[in-house]
Amino acid sequence: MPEGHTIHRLASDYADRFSGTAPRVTSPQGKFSDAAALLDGAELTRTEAHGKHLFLGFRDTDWVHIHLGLFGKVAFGDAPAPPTDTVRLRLANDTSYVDLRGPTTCALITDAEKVAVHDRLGPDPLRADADPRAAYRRVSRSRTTIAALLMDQKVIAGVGNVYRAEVLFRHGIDPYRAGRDITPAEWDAVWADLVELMREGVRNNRIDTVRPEHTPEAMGRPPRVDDHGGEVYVYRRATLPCRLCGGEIRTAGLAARNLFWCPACQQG
DNA sequence: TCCTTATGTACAA
DNA sequence: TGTACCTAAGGAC
Repeated sequence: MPEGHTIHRLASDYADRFSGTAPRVTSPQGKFSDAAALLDGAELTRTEAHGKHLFLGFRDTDWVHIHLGLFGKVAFGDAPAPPTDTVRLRLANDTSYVDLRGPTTCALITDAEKVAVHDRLGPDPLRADADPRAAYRRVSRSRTTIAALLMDQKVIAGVGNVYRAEVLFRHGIDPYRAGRDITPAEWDAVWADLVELMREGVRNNRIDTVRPEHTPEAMGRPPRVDDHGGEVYVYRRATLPCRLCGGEIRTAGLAARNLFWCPACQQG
């Protein structure tokens, strides 16, 4: 679930249900109890996302900083909220509740601490203030592989293992190429594609990367909806035939994550 | 019922 | 590079 598009969607979903209300704030699981007590009954004034980081703004001064990590999940529902014991943070008003489970980070922070988080993140394709040239400056000076650079949140914020694999496939880029060998034109195309793919990801709340002419329907095959909810070219499709060339999709470990790619289609 | 795995990150060595 | 951390689902028994 949690790549950048998920977090931006959450920012808007939290706002839709709670903005302008003063929800009851609790931490049934306990780890956020002290902060929850301080926020209980305060107005949720704004929400924001940068990369995979979510910020909930209360009474214009306090922020809850949330990072889902690998396991974190958020579930919205209509009131009344059911009993629970694994929820780190629950907001509940007269109409809705929202439960946060298993996050890497859930902390009450100040405005200055929030600024520090922004400062250590690269540009986010989903944010209006993003400058793709800032990301390219780092990419173009690095001997690290483009596959690793796309996952480095200091370089570009919000891309995770699915978008990384998919955008490299869509541009025929060998994941093991060094960042310094990526041309400005290639970077511009990758960035523009990420903006488009991730915006659609926010809209649909899932990752779809397969072009209309390559969908199973267009190719006369049964659809395969993957675990992340959408249709993709290579992510978690190891040993399956490539949708374009029919060759076998490969997988390998890279920086402690699973990389997926089609060696035939991605030689550039 | 146990084991593996997961769209993430931080820290130690 | 390895390991620790948080949770839940799916598959092997």
